[in-house]
Amino acid sequence: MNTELLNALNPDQRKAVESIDGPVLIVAGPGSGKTRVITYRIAYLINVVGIRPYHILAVTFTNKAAREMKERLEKLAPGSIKDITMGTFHSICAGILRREGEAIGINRDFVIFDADDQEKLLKRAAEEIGVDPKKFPLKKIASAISHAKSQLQTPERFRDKSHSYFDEIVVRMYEHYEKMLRANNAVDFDDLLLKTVFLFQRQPSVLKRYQERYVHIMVDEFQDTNLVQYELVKQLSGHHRNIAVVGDPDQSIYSWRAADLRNVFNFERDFPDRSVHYLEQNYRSTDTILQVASGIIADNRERKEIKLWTQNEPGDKVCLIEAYNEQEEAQIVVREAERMSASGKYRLADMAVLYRTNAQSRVLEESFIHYGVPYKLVAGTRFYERREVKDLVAYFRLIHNPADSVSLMRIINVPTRGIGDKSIVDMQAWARQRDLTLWQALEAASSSDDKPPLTSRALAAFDHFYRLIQTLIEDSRQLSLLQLFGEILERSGYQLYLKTQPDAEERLENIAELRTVAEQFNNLPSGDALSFFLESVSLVSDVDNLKENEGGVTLITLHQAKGLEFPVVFIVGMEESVLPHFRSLEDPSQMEEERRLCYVGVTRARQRLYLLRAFRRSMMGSSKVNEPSRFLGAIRSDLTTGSLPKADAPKTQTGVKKIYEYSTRQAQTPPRMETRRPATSMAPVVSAGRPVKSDRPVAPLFKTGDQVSHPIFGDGVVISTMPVKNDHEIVVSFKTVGLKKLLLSFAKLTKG
DNA sequence: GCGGCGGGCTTTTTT
DNA sequence: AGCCCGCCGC
Repeated sequence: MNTELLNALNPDQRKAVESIDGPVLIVAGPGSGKTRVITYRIAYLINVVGIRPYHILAVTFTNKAAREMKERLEKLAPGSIKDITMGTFHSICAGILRREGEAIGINRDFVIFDADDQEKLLKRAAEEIGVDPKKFPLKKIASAISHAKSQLQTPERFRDKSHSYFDEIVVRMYEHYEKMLRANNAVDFDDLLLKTVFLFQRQPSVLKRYQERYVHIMVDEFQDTNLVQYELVKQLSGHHRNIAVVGDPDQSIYSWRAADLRNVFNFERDFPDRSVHYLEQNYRSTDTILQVASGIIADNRERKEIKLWTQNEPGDKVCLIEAYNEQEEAQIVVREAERMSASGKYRLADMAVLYRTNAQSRVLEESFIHYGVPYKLVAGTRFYERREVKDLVAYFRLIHNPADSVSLMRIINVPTRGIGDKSIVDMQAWARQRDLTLWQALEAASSSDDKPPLTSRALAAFDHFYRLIQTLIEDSRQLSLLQLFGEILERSGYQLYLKTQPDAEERLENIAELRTVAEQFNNLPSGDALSFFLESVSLVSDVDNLKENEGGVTLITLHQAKGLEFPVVFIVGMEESVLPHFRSLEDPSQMEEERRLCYVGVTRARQRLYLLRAFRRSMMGSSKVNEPSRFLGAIRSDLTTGSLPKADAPKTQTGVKKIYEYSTRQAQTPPRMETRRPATSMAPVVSAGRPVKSDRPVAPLFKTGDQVSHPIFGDGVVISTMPVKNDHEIVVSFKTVGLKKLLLSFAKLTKG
């Protein structure tokens, strides 16, 4: 392949691809072929300039973006992708720390603590240093610490800048929290970045190696990087200085996560010899949609003005709809989606519903379920946040890194094995006295004569747990990851325990799903397998698993929708207090971010855009009347229509029969309000790509005395039935396992 | 030590 | 309206 590949690009894109020497800033509007430029640039470097893939580093915003870019690249420069370094800042840094961390005292078996683990650690920190979480909410402290870390502030540096009483508390918590992380051999998300920067600062020889390796560096979504990430970019590009950053200040929407769009402006200051390229031609949206978007963003002050234009047709007008309340809003969305899918012009998978807060998804889901229209929810209950998944991952983490006391605490009594809070507190105190980790304390209590002051019964329980994990650790050295998976489920009694839970079936399915994730790592050497498995579990995001082109309508937050596109987009909740969010009403710079968020949403649409609002909406319990969003006021009225677009198909059908024709994946009861399944069963057809079965057969009603059969528990007799919410709770006496309480909608009970 | 129940509190967006 | 926490009884 040669320079022919450049013919697929427009002149601006081509210049951006060809300018490979020195620092480059590419300002790329939405839909301007940004990903295309980055991909072609890499292909150009490899195929034309002759750079070895090994010398290229590309940073993406999500793992999904990296995966897709690799797929495209494989076509342009076959065989190159295995040697390119490509991924998110977090995953790239995790790799560097895994390899080089020893140099700054980070053990290679470190685990990555997520927000949940972090909060547990902070809670313990608060207890230990006597901070009242009611006075100083842990979430606030966590966010303050995270912010400090994102600005390269160690506790010492933070202390110098702190002025308020709250800051002082944060300093004390921050210091203690850091100690605890170290004791747990753990790092948090911010640490992945921060520690890598520190590593490079303290070990110039290590930095030099990476600097020399990465001859060409590219960073996507640069407007959403924070200070630490920018510092990392500067460090890595310090030698060759071939650094290309791609971004659009108008799409910066993560300032609350300490992203700083000023990085884009500072880049020009810090690299005075940079070249700048603007990508302004939009290939994605109709002219109408683009003009709506431009009108909305024009009100912002802090921006780098770019003139978006397109050769695309004006297309349909943007549709503004006012519903009475959020239920009606959702109903309109679903029916309209259904209508368009029936017309044959669009598939359900071509459509997306975008919203400001996750809470808005619930009503939408209910509506999709009610009308039997397939949908997929991105996030909601994130797969890795489900209890059974977290529990099992905790076993893996503890086996990998016994110093991880958060994981230890999570599972020490799950399933229950007679270790209560009192014993744990005593054991912790004993460990602390001797300056041992909890695991070391268990080890000591089991093997030496120096035992903590506990009842022999409690000691036996601890000993039992200790030996369980010890056995599993030994297993982990010899067995494959999947074999280890099985051993954990068996030996810990977790599988048995799950089977006694009321929603056992769904949980076991999730465990099975986790197993398929583990399967992908099974061929690696056993030590690596566990380590990579855990890393991937920690660093995936919900969008990473989204398959836009299959299944039903996508339900997604505006933030998650960044970088995606859909032929048809519905944005719901176009109201003051929702979008813009009420937390942003007072602060002009936050208001600018809300406007950018709205802009991002609008520019996801290729052909059709619906902007919906509700006259009345229940928020935090009570019903509120909100004004239409100020962003609607920025739209020229000749670009919009106030009613549904003219039907391109008969639109009379709303009934049950029709719905079945469009439903490909959901075979459920005809929609009737009174048969709606309970909230817990509102499982999406596909949750971020991880299928969750939702087509359970409707169980016949049982009455007391009926002989029944259960796939796991076997035969039994119904003792009682009781209606709860939209479901029935049934108590069954099984021949083998005795009394069990079951939910009718979940248990696969059959007569006989 | 365990599990059930009631009360108070909270809700932005996430690698 | 949901979730977590703490209290209570077994």
